[in-house]
Amino acid sequence: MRLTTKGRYAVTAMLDLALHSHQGPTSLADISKRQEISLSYLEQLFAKLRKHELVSSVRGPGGGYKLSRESESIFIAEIIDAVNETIDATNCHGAGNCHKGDVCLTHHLWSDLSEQIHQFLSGISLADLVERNDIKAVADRQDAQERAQHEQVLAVIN
Amino acid sequence: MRLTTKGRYAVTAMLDLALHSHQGPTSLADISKRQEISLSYLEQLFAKLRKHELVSSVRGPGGGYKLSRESESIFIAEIIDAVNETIDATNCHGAGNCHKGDVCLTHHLWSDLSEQIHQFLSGISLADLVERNDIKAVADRQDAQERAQHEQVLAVIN
DNA sequence: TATATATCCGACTATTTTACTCAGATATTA
DNA sequence: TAATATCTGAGTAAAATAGTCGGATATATA
Repeated sequence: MRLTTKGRYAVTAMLDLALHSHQGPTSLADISKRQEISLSYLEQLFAKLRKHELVSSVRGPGGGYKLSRESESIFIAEIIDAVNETIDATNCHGAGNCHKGDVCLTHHLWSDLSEQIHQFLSGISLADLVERNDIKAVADRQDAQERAQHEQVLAVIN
Repeated sequence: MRLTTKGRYAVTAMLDLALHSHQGPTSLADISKRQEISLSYLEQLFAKLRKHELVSSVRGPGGGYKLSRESESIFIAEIIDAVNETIDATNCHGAGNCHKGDVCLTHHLWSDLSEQIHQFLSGISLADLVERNDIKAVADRQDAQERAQHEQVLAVIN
């Protein structure tokens, strides 16, 4: 099982999308700036998210990505599944042939753990995260930073 | 967060130790044969397990490793912690400085997930696993295989 | 219709981690 | 003293991660 930057980036980007969903499609360039994730890397991740029909794209100026469903019915487990192969903790990916063609000594333990993690992460939707106060606070801070940067750019130009 | 072969090997080896604890210290060579884990790799893992005082060693012939505590008070989370750095799912390892010196958008989610996994894995002791019927069945099968192999060796010698 | 903006796509690469191997030192029992 | 084991450190192949780079394609707008 893996939970690395890749899965975290994907969830972060999807949450950023959910937070800004009211203002039309969001470009990866915007997400890249706000969340400090390389644009090219985001493109790779969104190719996978699009294949799994979690987002849809609008090409051209003013375009970007939007959630392909309402945020209430997009669950964290789906996002991680889309970019990482799986959140399965067993070595045999559930096949049960991990030791000489049969289950290994600890197969059932990892199987239980996988179930536990999967239940936890598929019980949380993007909408749930958007509603959380601790996350709202972080989002507000990030938006304020973005506006401040924008004003600085304007000041330099004028 | 990672849960790969390394952590699984460590738990499997510790469980093997618990299952054979009544017959004195168990050599890594025995575990290597039963669980099909490379001896040299086991040596590396047990160096860490020993540093974390989960096992103690007896050198010389007839020696091997034994649990340094009773199996009731050795928990799976400890074993994984000992060989993997951590089972923390956050990028900042709990420090809260994952985004421009502050917490990132999804910090609290990963923090909650880590807590969830940690609670699950520290609620399970080696003794719990030894008592599980599905695991007993696997252990019995492995012991039977070992005896059969042993008899084959004897037959070849004689 | 030109231009800028954005998604799309594939190939390539540096770094890190995993999962080992190997050589040998050290301790202990018989 | 010989065999058995733990110990230790260094090295290494393969895989995954975390990107970069160059360019093609679609589309809104001036």
